[in-house]
Amino acid sequence: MNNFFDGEGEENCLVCNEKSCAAAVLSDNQLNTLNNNSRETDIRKGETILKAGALTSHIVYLKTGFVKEHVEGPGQKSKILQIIKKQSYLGLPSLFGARINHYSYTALQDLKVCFIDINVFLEFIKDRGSFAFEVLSYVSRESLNKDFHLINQGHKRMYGRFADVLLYLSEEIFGTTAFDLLLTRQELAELAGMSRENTARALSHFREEGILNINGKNIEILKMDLLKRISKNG
DNA sequence: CCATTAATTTAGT
DNA sequence: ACTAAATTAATGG
Repeated sequence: MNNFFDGEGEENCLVCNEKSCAAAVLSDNQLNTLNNNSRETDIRKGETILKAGALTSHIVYLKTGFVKEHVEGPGQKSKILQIIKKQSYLGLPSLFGARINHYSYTALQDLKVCFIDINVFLEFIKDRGSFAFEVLSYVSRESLNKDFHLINQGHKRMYGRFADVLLYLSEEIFGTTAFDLLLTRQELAELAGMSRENTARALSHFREEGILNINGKNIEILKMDLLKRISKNG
């Protein structure tokens, strides 16, 4: 209980075995600085980690688990921009811009994150080229990838869009042809940019065609070649 | 602590 | 929009 007031935990950045590519290039000295200016926390499924519109005081490192990056549209409407895998940073798109977060990040399962003081993060970027290089390459890769998906979504019809989302989840997020959706049907719709009804329709259509095997939240892609063809033809 | 029921959320049409 | 099913919270022993 000695740690209750000063918040000192057992975690230490120097011996962290879930380090980011960027943190891996830091010196022991810098890792110490990181350790003194960051804090690991458990986040529960459904909790919002960063909220769009709030002040950016921290950059968040996703140590384990999956997170959705989303924006709240007008009314109940929400748009999921991407799913983020472990060992990446949340909030980087807002690192330089204004003082506010542009996107919200919500946990799709129980997971661990580290809150890092944004000023310390910025110091590392200024002081260490290789750290900045890792961060920059991550940010630009993400940005291009997001654009790519949004552009595709813009000029494809329902089944093409939905095929895209399935391929995205399978190839880029989970890396397998069978996976447990961490998303509800509603969220799947928000990711695909279609209505909940059309999402359900597309799911059952693909199942009838023998392209998918659906068992609750578990989805297995049976005919990958056909799915790719549908994606390609829009 | 476990079991039952009530309430909220999710899925499918 | 509506109904059924499932998941989560509350209650009582």
